[in-house]
Formats: sequence, C-alpha cells, structure tokens
Amino acid sequence: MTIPNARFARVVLDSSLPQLDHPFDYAVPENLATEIRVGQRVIVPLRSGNRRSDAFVIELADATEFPGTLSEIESIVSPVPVVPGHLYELARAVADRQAGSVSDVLRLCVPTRYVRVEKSFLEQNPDYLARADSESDVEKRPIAVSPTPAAAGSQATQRLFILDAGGTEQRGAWSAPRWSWSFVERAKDYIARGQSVVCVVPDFRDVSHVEHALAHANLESVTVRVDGDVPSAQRWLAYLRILSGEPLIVVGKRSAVYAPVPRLGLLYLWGEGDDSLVEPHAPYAHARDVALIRQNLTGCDLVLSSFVPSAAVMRLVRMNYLDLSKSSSTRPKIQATDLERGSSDLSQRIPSQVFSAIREALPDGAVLVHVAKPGFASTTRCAQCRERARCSECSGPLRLGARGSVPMCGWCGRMHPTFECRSCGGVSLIAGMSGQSKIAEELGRAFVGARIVVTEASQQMSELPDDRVIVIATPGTEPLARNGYRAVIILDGEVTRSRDDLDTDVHALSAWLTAASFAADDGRIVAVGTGPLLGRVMATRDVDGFVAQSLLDREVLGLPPAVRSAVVEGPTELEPQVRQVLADLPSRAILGPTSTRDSKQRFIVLFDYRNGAEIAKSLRALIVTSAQQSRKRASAQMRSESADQAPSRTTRVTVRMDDTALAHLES
DNA sequence: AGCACGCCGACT
DNA sequence: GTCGGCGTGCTC
Repeated sequence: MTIPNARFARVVLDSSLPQLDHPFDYAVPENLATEIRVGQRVIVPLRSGNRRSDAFVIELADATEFPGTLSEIESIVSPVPVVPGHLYELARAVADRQAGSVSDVLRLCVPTRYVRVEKSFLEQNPDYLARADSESDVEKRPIAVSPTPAAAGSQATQRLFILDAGGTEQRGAWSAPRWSWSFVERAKDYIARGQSVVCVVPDFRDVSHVEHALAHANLESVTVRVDGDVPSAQRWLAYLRILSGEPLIVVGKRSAVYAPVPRLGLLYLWGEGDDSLVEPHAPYAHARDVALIRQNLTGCDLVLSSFVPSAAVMRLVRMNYLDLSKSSSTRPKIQATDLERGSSDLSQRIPSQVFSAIREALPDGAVLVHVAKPGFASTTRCAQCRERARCSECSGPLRLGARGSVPMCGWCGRMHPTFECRSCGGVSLIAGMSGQSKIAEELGRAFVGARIVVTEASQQMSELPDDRVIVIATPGTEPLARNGYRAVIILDGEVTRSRDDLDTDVHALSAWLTAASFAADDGRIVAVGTGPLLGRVMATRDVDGFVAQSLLDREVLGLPPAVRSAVVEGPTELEPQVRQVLADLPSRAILGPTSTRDSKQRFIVLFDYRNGAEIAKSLRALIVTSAQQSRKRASAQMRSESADQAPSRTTRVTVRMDDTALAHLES
C-alpha cells in the first residue's frame, strides 16, 4: 500500500484545556510526508512556537479550510498509530455524550509508551507497521473509519442482557464463578472466527477469575490483561498487540472497554450495575454507556450481565433494545429473616436460624458470613425502634463521620449532639457498624473448635485454607470455595439498606445476591435484615421483575434512569449561566443550587434521553466559557480580598452525566 | 496554561 | 510623547 504524500494533518491536542478540544490543522513538512499516518502521536508548536504540545493525527488531507497561516508538524513521536480512526471516533462520541474532552478520554485509552519495549517489539515483528497500515485504511479518507462490523456475512448482531444466577464451579485446577466459565464458552467462537473479544469487569478479582477460566480453555496465548495492576512496560506491549489486529481476548477493568482491537466481535460487560465501572475522572463515563456507544458504532455483539440488572439496563430490556436471558443453573432458595424490633444486642443480630444453618453446614464444608462494609454504614438508626434517624429540621438522614463524631444531617449540615426519635421518642442512636471482629468473637464462642477467618479488603485470598472454616467477609473480599460454600449467611442487611440514593434497593439486592452467588448449588443461604419486601424478592429470585417495577415507579416520578441527569458543579456565581445556557433547551427540571462541602454550587439537570446530545453540547459550552473566565475571576478575587488569604482554588465547572448516587433526589 | 496584544495612567 | 501595568483573547 502506497501512502500519498499528505500535505496537511488534522490533529487533536493532548491537552485537557476545554477550549483546545477541537481539531487543529497543521502543515506536514516534506521530510515527514511519507512517514506520517493517521493515529500517530506527534509534537506540534502552539502559538508563538515556544510552546509545544503532544497531539494525535486524526486525518490527512490535501487541503485545509483554515484561513490563517499554518504551523508545521514538528516531529513524529513514534511510527505506531496509537489512536486508530475507530478509537478516535469512539472517544469523540463518549466525550460528546459526557460533555467532556476527547483528550480526557484518550488519556484513559492510550498507556504510557515504553520506547525499549516498542523497539524490540517492532524488530521482532517487522511487518507490524505495514499491517497496521492496511488495518486502519491509511489512505486519505475522512476519519470515520469503523472496523468491519462483526456480523458481516454471519448471523445478526446480538444485544443481550444475561441475568446470572451465580454459583461456583471447579474445572481442572481452577475454581471460578459460573459466569466466567460461560463467558469463555462464548468467547471461543469469536476467536475461532478471527475476531477479538473485550471483557470488562468491575474488580481485579474478577479479572483473575476470567484469566483462570481462559487458561483452563487453553486460550492463554490469545489473552491480554490490561489491568492497572499490570506493569507499565507490559501494558505497552499489550497495547501494541491489541492494535495489531490479531484475534485476542482482552480482559480488564473499566478502561478496558476502550481497548482498540480492530475486529471487535464481542463486547462483554460483567457486573454492569457496579459503581466501580464509573470512571472517577473527567469525563466520568460509565463503562456500560461506553459499551453501548461502541456497540452502536461498530455493530459488534454486546453482552451485559450481572446478578441484578441495573434500572438503566432494565429500561433497555423493556424497550427491546436488549434481549433478556436468564442463566438456567439451579440455585438454593434464599431464606430471609428479620431482626426482632427493639433489640440491638448481638444475640439478636444473629438470629437462631443462622446458628442452626452454620451448625448443619460446617461438618460438610465452608461457611461464608457476609457482613456489610464498615464504611458503608454512614447513616444512623434509632437504637430503640430501628427507624432511620432523621434531622429534626429538614428530615434529612443523620450521618456519622468518624467513630464518636457528632451526627450531622446529610442534607442541611446541621449538627445533632442530641437526638430524639420521631416515631418512638428514643434518645440514642446506633450506627450501622459491621464489627467483623465482634461477629468473629461471637461465632467463635458458639462454634468451639471451628476455624474462623476474617478477610480484609487489602489482602487477596483467592483460595480457602481448608474446608471446615467460617469465613467472615465484607463485600468484594470473599474467597471462592471449591464448588461453593455449604452455607452463606448474610448479616447486616439493614446496614446495606441504609445507604441512601436512588438505587438503594437495587444496590442492596446486588450486594446480597453477590454474597449468595458464593453458595454451592445445594448449599443453604440465610439473609438477615433484608426487610419484608426485599426478603420476598430474594426468596422468589424475581429480581428482574422487581427492578422493572422500580423503573416504572421512576417513570411516574420522572426520575433517573427513566430520564437522564447531569450534575453540574462550579463557582458560586454559576446560577445565571446555568439557567441561561439551558434556557431554550427542553430540559425537564433544573434543581438547585445546593452547596457542596467545598462550597461550590451544585445543580441537577433532568432531561429526556432524546435531548441528551443538545444538553451535553450546551453544558460543554458552559465549561468552555467558564474555563476562559476563570482567571479573570481569580484575579478579581485576589484584588478584592486583601491578598494575604489566598484561597486561589481554580473553580472549574464539572459535569457528571447520569451520576449513580443522586442522594439529593430522595424525598 | 502561557503568551501577546492593547488600552489607560504616570513618567523621563 | 511613550513606558509599562494588567485585563482579554487565542492557540491551526
């Protein structure tokens, strides 16, 4: 393939300044004309020539529409096209949806370069660059070059939600969750067809499970792990392989969803409702949304899966955008019990059914006792009647920071050194403390001679020391038992339920069913403190029905995810600008302002799905103008405030689309 | 961000 | 007259 000498290059700058987030044209100097490719990282001069910036070539052309005089590309960083057209296209779409910049997305996708690794890789693969040329259609074409849709010639594209029932299975040397085995079954076919698979999971433990299952199926040689835990030299090597077009199974956490395999056959997202799939940095995209966008752009197959569908996914199922399928494994019934009212001592916290379940199970194998995460329990309850403790002024939830601190209202910030319960007049509070060690102590007394293990979030224990053991674990720390635990006990149900945001119930169900998933198929599961409603859902395992119903409720109330939301935060004088920029747009509501902890203003904008693009565009414009004004404001502040106290925080405007933790909307 | 341009006040 | 302070605007 011959490369025409391109005279002009269109680039995106590798800068997070919002006002620079658009294409720039540069002249290609003659000495670079035959080497330059779409996707390469280049260095370009900016303004006076003293400044320079990294940039990615997104298009080569023979003409430019820029009326001014062009600067020249200064140099090419490496011959490898690290941002192929389809990756730029994805990054652009994600940035547009999230009101963010392309460069912020690309930073998540492209790892740091390792020159030595790259050099030796290119020596060992002499035809690599030529192949990359043909792979990415390097001719002078517009940027929107999507990879060939997976379905070309074969069966129709699948978009699927799989409701997983849980369970652990041992095959060969490895125990792994059942979902990871069925993922491998599915992935094999795509590799056989010469296509690639991307598997995105919430947690590093999940990555390991998938790796084990893949290794068992002899797919190690086509498996690429793109964890943050992989050393960076190795990550760069992995990235080069991903770009090469060889059929691969890429496994990783949230940022793996961007892995730029050229022939993507299947995009698989496990645990689609998990909060850790949200990128905590700008532009705050949820891997599930990125996956939906990517499916739409490439036409690949898409599988989302979890123990409990998120309300967002349920919406897509009800629209028939996703097909619902339920895994057919037989699972034990979940026995839900509640605490007796008015009792707070430990003997009541662990009801008798729990002791008998453990007693029965222990001779045959391991028992998992699942307690809520300690930090999960910031809200408080009346020690007497167990009702949620609420602020006497505004009815907001009372929260505890550090242990022994004064309870504070989560809405208005009022401190409450004393408390009087509204329902029963009780005057003392209990925090939803988990007290793993207290439970360990209690169980140790009850089961003399049993081995008791308390897990910690920091340690990675994937296998059990021996069979007859009681494991006391917080979410995410549970070790796998070979073919599942004989019994799983879920304690602290009421603590999990005390988290307050829109999706409390769905999150609680998800936490409990995750715990339940560790049980053997003929094991026993007892859940304490789920409340009658969720207890019934657990017992019947009608989780999709429950989430569908809660989605219907949201539709009536006009709340996410029946509608979309954007959380806008910025400096105190933000309000007129927010209202102005959204004035002519069809938003449903602009809620706020409320004050954040760091005294910024926060607005919540609610709008319909069909208006998302428009709203995002306007909010983006708000970010750009506020970035241009920020210095003006800062210097004005400096002058008026007698210079000695300088709280010169850069009050940037941030926008988070479809935030999962909208506590403010709860009435 | 960082740098140049330009519009007002104080000056050899 | 013109030197230079610092807002304002732009970066192909």
